[in-house]
Amino acid sequence: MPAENTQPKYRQIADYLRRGILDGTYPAGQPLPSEEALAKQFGVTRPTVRQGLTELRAAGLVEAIMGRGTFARSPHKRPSLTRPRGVRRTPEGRYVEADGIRWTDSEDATITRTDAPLDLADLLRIPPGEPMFTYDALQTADQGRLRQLHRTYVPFSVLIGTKYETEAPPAAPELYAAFADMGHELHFTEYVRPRMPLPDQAQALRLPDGVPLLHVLRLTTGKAGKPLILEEFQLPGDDLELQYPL
Amino acid sequence: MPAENTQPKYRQIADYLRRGILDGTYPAGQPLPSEEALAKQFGVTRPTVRQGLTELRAAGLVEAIMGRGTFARSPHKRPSLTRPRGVRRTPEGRYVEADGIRWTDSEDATITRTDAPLDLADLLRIPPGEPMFTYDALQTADQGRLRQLHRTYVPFSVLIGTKYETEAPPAAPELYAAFADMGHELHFTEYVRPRMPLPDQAQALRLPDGVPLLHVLRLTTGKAGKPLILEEFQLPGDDLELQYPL
DNA sequence: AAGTGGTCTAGACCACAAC
DNA sequence: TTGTGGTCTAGACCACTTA
Repeated sequence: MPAENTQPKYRQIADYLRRGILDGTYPAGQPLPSEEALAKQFGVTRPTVRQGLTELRAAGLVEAIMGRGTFARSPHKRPSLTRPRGVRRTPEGRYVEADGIRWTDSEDATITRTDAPLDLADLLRIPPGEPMFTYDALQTADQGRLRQLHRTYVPFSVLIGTKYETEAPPAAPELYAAFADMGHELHFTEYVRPRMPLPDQAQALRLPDGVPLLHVLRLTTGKAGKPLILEEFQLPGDDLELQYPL
Repeated sequence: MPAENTQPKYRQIADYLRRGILDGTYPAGQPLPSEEALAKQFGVTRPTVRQGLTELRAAGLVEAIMGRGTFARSPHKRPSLTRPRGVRRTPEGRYVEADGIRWTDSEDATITRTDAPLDLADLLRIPPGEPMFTYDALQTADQGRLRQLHRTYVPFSVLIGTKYETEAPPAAPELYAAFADMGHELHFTEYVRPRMPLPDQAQALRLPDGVPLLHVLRLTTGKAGKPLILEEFQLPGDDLELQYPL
């Protein structure tokens, strides 16, 4: 008696299509057979086919376009953009990103006051609930083809005794120079993890289904390792890699 | 005339549950209402409820457990493990990871010969199709609670003129010491990107639905920046972050 | 107009877990 | 035994794209 196939039908369909995508039968950008055609081919109804396609969409292997068809993607190829991570100081005392990208804030960038949640307070070594200046912006570059969400947190407490006690400080990276001018020697540490986007993040970054994002926290420390600034980057995960020297 | 809600029903259900998860109505680990209950509550049929839940599962916000229920997750909290990335050389000339984790290869670790695909050949600066030693292992640590997939590539060409011309070289990180003993001063660069796992990767790393993985390429270079070794790490994305100094 | 994917119904039966 | 999620059918109608 041969080992019978106990896989559900929708998974057999998903497996078949996944093999086809990975082995080049359905190259990236090319359409898969229509749902109707697959239903007939596998002898099932359309909802069953759709269940299989839903699985592939969640895996980022396929993108459905309304009225046109379902198209293969290739989420495993090297991304077209490599961003070296780092901060350089120019001779004039300005700070620039190592990747040289010039970001533009969207119109609806906001500055607010936030009370530090537990995990951020932990990194900034401040008591939870302590107030922080918070800058929030959708940033774009290269005619909107590059996008990232950027947030800057500065605890009120680190601004005490500076000119920013009475006037709002700038966001990073301008804020770097401000602290450097106060005599701090800056160090930067990044914490990287992947995550699936929330619907609003997916929309802002124009992420198709099944594309994760990179969540990066950058902690800036000054004299005696004192935490000064925390930044949060949300980067699209589909065509981008970060480069770090060890 | 008020702005009518044009959202499909399954999305209204997903939105309702997502809000509940994010605002603490359904804390991580706690069950959501049953599909039947949600269907009655929203006046829809079970398949419609399931469509909404499928969306939340793909986003990692929820985990369904057969026969028991559907449970909230919290993919946005800081992970419990921070792994500082780096390689240190001990006084005895061995190389160890900066995070100090001691990995054990699974039983089915393999050594094979691979012809370099285009993107890897590009990083190693060898012609595409050139043969490479390839080590492949599922690694575990901490009684199997930590898992990663690790692969080491060494082009045949960089082994010419060494004792490994006739004998198989070790995998990284032992291979580091071998090259260092040959007079190479080693430098390491990592390339990081997120991706959804394939089914076999999800199974090996025990990833629930909706959890991305971190794909890390580590390139080791020696004298005159010559690429020597390429490693590939696939790390679970649900409870782990990587730490890099800038 | 024809073809595509998107939404939804109203069921059925199954596999699994807990009591 | 009961309640849970998992699979599947056989349709219907809609929205969108292309020709």
